[in-house]
Amino acid sequence: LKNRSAKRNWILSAAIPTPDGVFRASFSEQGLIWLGFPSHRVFRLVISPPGGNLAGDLARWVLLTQAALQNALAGVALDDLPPLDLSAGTPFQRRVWTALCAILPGETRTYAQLALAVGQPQASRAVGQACGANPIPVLIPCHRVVAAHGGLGGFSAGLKWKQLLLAREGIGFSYIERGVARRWS
DNA sequence: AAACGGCAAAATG
DNA sequence: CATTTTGCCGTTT
Repeated sequence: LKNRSAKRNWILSAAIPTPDGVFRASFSEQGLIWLGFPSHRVFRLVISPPGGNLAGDLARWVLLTQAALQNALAGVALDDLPPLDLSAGTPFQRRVWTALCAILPGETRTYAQLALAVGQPQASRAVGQACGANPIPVLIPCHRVVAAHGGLGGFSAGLKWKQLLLAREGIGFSYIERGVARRWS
């Protein structure tokens, strides 16, 4: 999420170790507000001290996030998630993100199908934009949205992540040649 | 008001 | 087949 309004509400940024690297999870008072792929950037851990009884919630949310992330990276369906704070999104974006959560592991939709699902059949391109703005990738499975002609489509964090995540769910794409990956299973 | 995308279908070679 | 053109729509600047 490029917008800084989401960051303003952060109270904790936590490291989430996984077999695929250390992800970063940021939490607001409402729950998980942002999830980032492993990178070399340096992060400060505590943004501001949690007040009230929030500390207990945060500790639980971090563990829930870690468990969910490991399941997702293994291509397994998610049982329970921490509360998700999607308040930074526009109404349209939130409709898209909600619709994404209905796509199960091993399934895919095209951007056009998702546009239809949110009641804007012509907005396939805007859907792609909303997918790119997904603040909680992997857990909100924007990687399961692919191009209508059989290609991978795009992915903000880089297509190799999209390819990997889909592969873990049994969906194979060939290496990316000339920008168009071919689906082989 | 204009430009910009994780798009898609049609047209073109 | 591959590449280009045209239409679309929410968001950003």
